[in-house]
Amino acid sequence: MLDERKKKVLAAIIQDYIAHAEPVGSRTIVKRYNLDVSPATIRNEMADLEEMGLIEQPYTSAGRIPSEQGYRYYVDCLMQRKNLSEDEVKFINTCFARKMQELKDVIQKASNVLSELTSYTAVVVEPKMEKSTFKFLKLLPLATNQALLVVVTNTRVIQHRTLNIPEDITHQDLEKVSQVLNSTLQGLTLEEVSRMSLNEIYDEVILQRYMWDKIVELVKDSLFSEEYEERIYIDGTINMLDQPEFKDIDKVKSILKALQEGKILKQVLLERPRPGLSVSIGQENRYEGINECSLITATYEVNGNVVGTLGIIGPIRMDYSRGVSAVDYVTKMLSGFIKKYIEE
Amino acid sequence: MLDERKKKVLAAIIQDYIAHAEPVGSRTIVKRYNLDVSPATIRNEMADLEEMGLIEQPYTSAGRIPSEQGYRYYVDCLMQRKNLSEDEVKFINTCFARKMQELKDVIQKASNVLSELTSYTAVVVEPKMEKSTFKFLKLLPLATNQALLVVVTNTRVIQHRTLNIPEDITHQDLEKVSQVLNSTLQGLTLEEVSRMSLNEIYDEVILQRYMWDKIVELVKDSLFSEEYEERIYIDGTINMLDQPEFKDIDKVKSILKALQEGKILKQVLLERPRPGLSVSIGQENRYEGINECSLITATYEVNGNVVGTLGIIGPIRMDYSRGVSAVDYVTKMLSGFIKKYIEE
DNA sequence: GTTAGCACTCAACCTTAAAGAGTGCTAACA
DNA sequence: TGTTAGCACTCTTTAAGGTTGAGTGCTAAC
Repeated sequence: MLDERKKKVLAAIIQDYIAHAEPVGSRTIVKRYNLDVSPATIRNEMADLEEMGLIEQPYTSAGRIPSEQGYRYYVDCLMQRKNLSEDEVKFINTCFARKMQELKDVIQKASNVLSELTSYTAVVVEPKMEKSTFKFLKLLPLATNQALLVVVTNTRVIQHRTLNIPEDITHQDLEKVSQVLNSTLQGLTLEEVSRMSLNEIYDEVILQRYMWDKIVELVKDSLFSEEYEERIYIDGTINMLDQPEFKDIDKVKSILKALQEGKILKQVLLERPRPGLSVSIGQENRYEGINECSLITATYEVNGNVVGTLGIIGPIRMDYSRGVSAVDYVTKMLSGFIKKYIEE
Repeated sequence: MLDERKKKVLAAIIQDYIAHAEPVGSRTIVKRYNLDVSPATIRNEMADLEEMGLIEQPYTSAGRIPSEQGYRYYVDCLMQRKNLSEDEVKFINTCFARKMQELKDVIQKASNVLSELTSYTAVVVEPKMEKSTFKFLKLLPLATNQALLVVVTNTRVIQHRTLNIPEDITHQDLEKVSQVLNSTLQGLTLEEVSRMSLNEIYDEVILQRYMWDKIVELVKDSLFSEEYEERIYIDGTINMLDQPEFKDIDKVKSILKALQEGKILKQVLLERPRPGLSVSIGQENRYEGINECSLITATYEVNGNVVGTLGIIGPIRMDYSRGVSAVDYVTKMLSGFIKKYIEE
């Protein structure tokens, strides 16, 4: 629907604005992007693009800046991925080369790498817990009426201190409960565990009914409490302050607030439906604070199942091309790496 | 060394500047702090105070602002504590009234309350680990060559995944090692444990020598790795952005950077020697970023032993009087509360 | 369809002027 | 000797006016 030259002009405006954060004039386009026409011609094209809503003028006689629609068109139709440079690839590889003990270290590293690489803010949501499979749990006695519940899934260790255990439960009782639960739950996903009525696997040999119910309830509560929720890792928050569009302290504040509020951010990331890479621009993000930003996110997978989301947050004028490449690469890296840390 | 009136004038200047963040003139002082002399007299006093280095003029014909020395004098000699209002006390109490499972929840709450109350940034360093006493550990088999080490001290749970366990160690072996270590280390402080040579408690009945050495080494490494370090809790970081002196994005950036860098902050807090409450002003803090701020910190105690530090960070023009009261109150609150969570 | 030319617009920048806050100093006063 | 009124002076802040320059839109010619 746009002819070749209009596309070229639009791409030039967007690229230039991304690079310099200043309105782009007709002369600049001709010079910098060597189109073989005069500025006047470009001006005509720009008038058309503006009518279509793809670019806009901050004031009557300034150059043009891309509108959110313009960015959208650019991302969908014009942009070509910029491959990562050799150095960048090398950088990523060395970062991941260090030996990491646990899944969470890998995830943390991913967000770290992503923010370093792009100079934007990086976010990684850890793998969905409900898809995790139960490996085992252990109830360790702490005091007469306290026990420490340790749960190990294939993705991570959840640990929770439980109070109010009836005083007359012995160490042996706890041990037995652990054993029964382990043999029953072994290999189930947490989703399945949550749907299960643990009370039913009561075995009168072990304990009195009321004790069993009590403990099982506590275990279940702990399993699906906050500790159970997917954690979110954020890196490079202060990179936001480098963006000229956020030199205004009030804007920065509302953004930082949104970033700090892990819950909102998590919701934003988890709401995105499509598997694979996705870009959302400005107002497309409905939450306060984040609607002045753009997000590039991708889902990472294990064995074909989407398990988590990661991405970068930057100004609407962000370098989508580079960003997409970076997110894409790190996602693949993470997907590949993560297998080692998730035992079946 | 300062006569009464000079003290009054200095106090007036500081209080007014704290409240309004603008240079204070002689007329303002007379009017707002009803001294029964004329502005001219005040001007003479101010000239003296300036000569002494307690106040300064941003430019020739502006009012005066306190110098860092001035604040110091104020904090040491002039300031009187402003008692917390009933509402504030009630607020703190309700915050702490909620049932909290673990020590770390109490600590987190303390930093939360402190930042809410003062509108500054709050920091709490968790109790010193080396003073913690060892309760028990458990080695749980994860895979043929992996075990999960869970350590419980009187202050918290440390959990660490250990790799590279020799493959020929059985579950029973792990259980036995746990038992031996538990009975040996029971009740020792971590400091004592760290000085101890665990290899010596080798018991040939249990395991082959090389296996024992290997495991014991891993346990010790885990015990004194990063997981072992005192964690630091920060709250209200973005409150910094509300301060007019930090409306400049570059200043904010260096401060946020310092705050983000937990290690630096921890060092700053742990360096403060004196037990009890202490205030450090501007340049007295040597670290980049923090030297444009003031700190009010206090140590909290358990049974007369200093175990941790907490405090608030704000602009040099911070409300020391209110801040000191708030820190003091919350410290006492925390000291009192914490006993419940530290079992002997 | 393209381009040169030109009048026009508007932010950005500088200069200048006026206003206002506050000082330091002097001389008078108690 | 300490206090005060008065006044000239300084320096920021704010507003107003003028200039510059980038960039546009339109028209007419190619």
